[in-house]
Amino acid sequence: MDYLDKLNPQQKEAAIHKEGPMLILAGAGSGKTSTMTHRIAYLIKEEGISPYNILAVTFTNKAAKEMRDRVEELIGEGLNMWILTFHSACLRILRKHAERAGYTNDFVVYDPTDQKVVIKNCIKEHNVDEKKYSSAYILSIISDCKEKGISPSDYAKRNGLDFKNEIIHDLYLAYESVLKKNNAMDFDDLIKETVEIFEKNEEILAFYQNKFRYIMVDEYQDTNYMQYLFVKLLAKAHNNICVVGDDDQCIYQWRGADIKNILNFERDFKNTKVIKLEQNYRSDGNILEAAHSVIENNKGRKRKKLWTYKEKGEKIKYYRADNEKDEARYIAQEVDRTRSGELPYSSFAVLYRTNVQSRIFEEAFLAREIPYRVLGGIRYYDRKEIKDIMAYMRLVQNTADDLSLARIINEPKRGIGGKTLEKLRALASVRNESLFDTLADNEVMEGLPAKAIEGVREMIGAIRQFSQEKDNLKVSDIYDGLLVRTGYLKSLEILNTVESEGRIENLLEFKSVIYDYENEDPRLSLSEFMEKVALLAEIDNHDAGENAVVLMTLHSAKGLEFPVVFMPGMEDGLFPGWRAFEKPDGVEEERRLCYVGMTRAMQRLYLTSAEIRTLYGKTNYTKESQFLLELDKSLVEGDAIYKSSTTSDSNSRLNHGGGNDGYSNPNIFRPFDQLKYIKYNKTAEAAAGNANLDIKEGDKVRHSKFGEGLVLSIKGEILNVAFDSVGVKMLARDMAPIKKI
DNA sequence: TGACATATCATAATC
DNA sequence: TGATATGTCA
Repeated sequence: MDYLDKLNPQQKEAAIHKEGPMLILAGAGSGKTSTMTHRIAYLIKEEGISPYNILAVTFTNKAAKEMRDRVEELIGEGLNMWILTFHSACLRILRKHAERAGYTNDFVVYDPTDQKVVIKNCIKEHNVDEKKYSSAYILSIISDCKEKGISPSDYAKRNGLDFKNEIIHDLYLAYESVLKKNNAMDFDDLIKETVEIFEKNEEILAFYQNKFRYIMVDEYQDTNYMQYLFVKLLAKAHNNICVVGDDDQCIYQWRGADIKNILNFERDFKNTKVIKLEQNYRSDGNILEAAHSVIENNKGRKRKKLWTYKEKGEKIKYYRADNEKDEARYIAQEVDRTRSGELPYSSFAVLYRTNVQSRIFEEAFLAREIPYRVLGGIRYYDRKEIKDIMAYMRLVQNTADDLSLARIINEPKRGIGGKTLEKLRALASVRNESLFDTLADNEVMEGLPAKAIEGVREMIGAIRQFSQEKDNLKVSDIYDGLLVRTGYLKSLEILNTVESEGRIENLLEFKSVIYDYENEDPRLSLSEFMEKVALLAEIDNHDAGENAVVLMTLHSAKGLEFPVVFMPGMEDGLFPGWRAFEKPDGVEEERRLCYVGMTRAMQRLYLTSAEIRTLYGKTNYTKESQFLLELDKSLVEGDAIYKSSTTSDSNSRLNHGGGNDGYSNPNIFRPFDQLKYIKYNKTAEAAAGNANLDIKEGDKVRHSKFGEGLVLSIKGEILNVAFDSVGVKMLARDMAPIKKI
């Protein structure tokens, strides 16, 4: 039992708790994963509970994987236990019982892109004004309803049927019927349908209640109502439910997370044992103090304060830049300056509020030749070629999936345009069968435009064949077969452009993903594979070992830690975002986000803002974020408002307003001014000497180090250049030592 | 049907 | 500003 000795008293108390509900309030960096994994190990090793009887649910695959790895470290490899995300746990249950909800067990999962296509079709069919009822808007309402268990008719009952609500109701209803007809579920359905099956089928619920006698939930503050129901239903029989969370880190209310779930846990589950983990193992003292001075301003939080044995460490650094370019340059420079050959680039993270902020940092890092990695943006599985081939595979799994057929019917080009597709759709609807079955009808096929017939016949034949033989074929064989027999690969080869080569490369990469899964499980079935990739996410790609500065949003940084953290854009309207002001508790959620960001830092934390920011093509003066004003300024060193306000404000905390209009005074002392001069000279030089404004895509250039290269693409100020010597490099147009030739 | 020009819109993003 | 969605024309 010495593995428990590494825990502090509170952690240990939580780890050896066996029966009854438990709420672990785990502050940032307080070792909650350790506590959970040790508890699992304890239940198995000491209490003799079978892993079969334990369920651990997380939100991300990454968290699930980490938990599994760390439990295996404690009790040995090959753990046969459900450590899954909410969605994969529900998916696993639904694969057995989906017929109870009117689906077949090989239903497909629609991701947000698919949802968008479906709802757009519905909007068109109902002749609804797309300006007033955008797909995003309708989908957000639908998702919100599903998370709360509100059916279309419930929606009508609750909101009444005025003109607007009738439209929303109709679209919601139409959307649901399309999914049902296509034998497809969206992510929200996975949870909702599982809960409904539990509610309507006592024996199924009893089976899982009996199986999962011990339940653990990670990041409980992020659960929505449906997820809460899921957990609650399962826990009802044995009442052994342990949830871990931190109300201060609830940053996903906008997507349905209900902070009440954690705040009311003790009321929901009688005789709850509450344990607070307040010792922080991550950050130096000043960082914790500073973060606390911000989060303290929130009302309605469970009182707790992190503490550490660590030293106070460095002060928080604040820099008020002239504009966003200067801000980015400053950050890039600080990475260079403070790295001093010792810290790897991966010690640094830039955490911003919005994705649009990333570009300017890319440029600054390129200019200084600092390796970086941007997380977020296009997901690998959102790439066109991957979605295309997945659509083919989904059709093989489930030919009723009209959405997938519509996606690939003319991909590669087979001479089927919008008109033909509409006719086919109408026909399928009259005949009350799937698009695939309609198209597979010989008469229909003959009626297609002459040049389309052959290609379509070959495609339908391939899909039908693989569909019939799918249980005897390896996934990789189906994949290869589809690529070839549908002509998809060939069409890319014929194109023979840089872009098409990239796509082929991605398709090859995808195949290695398939191989990886097949190595793990040689009998992997198509539906198992589809299930795995359907639930993969971007953050899973974050490779902590890569030596590069990480750029990502504050949201995706949750759960991570870095020695040095930069938080740029500390401006009212950007962070907190202007939309937060319109919502009740909106600013509180932003403040929690600020807290999450600050507590990612281990040793050094930079906050920066820009006096002038160009956003969406508009240039404006900015006001410093109210979170800066809330910060305990005795913990901060740096620029601007902190210096200017020392005369007027003798408290250690700054007041709102108070004679300060937020615009900084150009005459105040700035410790960083000297650095700025260096930068400006450099830029001026570069701009005057060689801005490279004449370089276009397809041009040949000469680089002082890499020699000759070809400009593949230009994205803003960033050039993608293929060099004979070193391959493809990204360069900043106005900084790189290149010349057109 | 598909290539190009024009209009529009813009928080965060787990699964 | 810049990506994407829609509309127009050959």
